[in-house]
Amino acid sequence: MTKRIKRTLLTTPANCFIKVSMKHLAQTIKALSDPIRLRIVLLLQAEGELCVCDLMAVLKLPQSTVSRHLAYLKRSCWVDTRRQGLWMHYTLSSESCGICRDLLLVLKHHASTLPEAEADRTTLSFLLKDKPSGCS
Amino acid sequence: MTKRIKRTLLTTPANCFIKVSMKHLAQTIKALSDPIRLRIVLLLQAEGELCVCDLMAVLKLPQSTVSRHLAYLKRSCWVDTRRQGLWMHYTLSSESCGICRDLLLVLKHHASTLPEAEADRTTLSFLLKDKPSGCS
DNA sequence: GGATTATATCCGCATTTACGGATTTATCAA
DNA sequence: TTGATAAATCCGTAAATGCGGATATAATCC
Repeated sequence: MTKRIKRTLLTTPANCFIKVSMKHLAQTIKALSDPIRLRIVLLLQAEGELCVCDLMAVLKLPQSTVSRHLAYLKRSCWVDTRRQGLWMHYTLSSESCGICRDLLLVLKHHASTLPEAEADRTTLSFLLKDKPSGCS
Repeated sequence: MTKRIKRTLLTTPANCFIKVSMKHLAQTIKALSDPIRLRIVLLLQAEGELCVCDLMAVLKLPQSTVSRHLAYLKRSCWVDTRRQGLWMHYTLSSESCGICRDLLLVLKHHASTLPEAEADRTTLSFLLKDKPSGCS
């Protein structure tokens, strides 16, 4: 019999609002310590709400990769989701805990002017302009 | 012949003051995304300057582990070092870049009241009280 | 030089993590 | 019910990371 590999990545519950331990806090910060997730967070900060397909198009990454990173952000209390038919819309978590809010402010101040962040926003604006209606 | 494994952990240069890319920024944040390194940063924030042996005593971790985490923080521009004889003293980087400074403020505000952080400070104060002179 | 002490680095090993194609699930419309 | 589409999850594999004893380096004193 094959041993079932324990995969906590997509199974552990979100720990929003409970940053009572160093371990939880480190986990929250770790969610931001990846270039792709940083780009996602900055795009959400700039645009407000995006669906997975928009992010796939801007980031130019396969769907499973984008979805996995979004799941990571959700588990870490960074984003909320809203389903509208087939589309799942992601936003920065509006009721995030204090430390998340403050970290986001720091990002906005220091990271949103990075060339890659600006390029992503440009790509996104072209994308949304050409889009008939669909999601978003 | 054994293939030499590439280890970038202790060989890549520090990237202080140059947070020009998402990758660099993610690396900087990643340095904080570990409970041990968080504890170290908070201890340095509270105490100002500490040597490796102090941190070993407070964290109750082997010397190589503490040294490795400190090297990680140094490479990521979080700490500076000052050698005094045999002792190497670590401080939070005084000329750290803007984003590091702001992230530290957020930590001070939200993390320094965590039970583990307070316990570490207590342990440290007992340690420093009993110490004849030596380092620190 | 040789001994001692504090720290840095090495290195094998175990664990964790990331990737992305394949599959499953969810939703809607005909 | 079937087909189509968007997204979530699975899972094998590859790569990255963390650990800590062992070893190397650096500084000091005799």
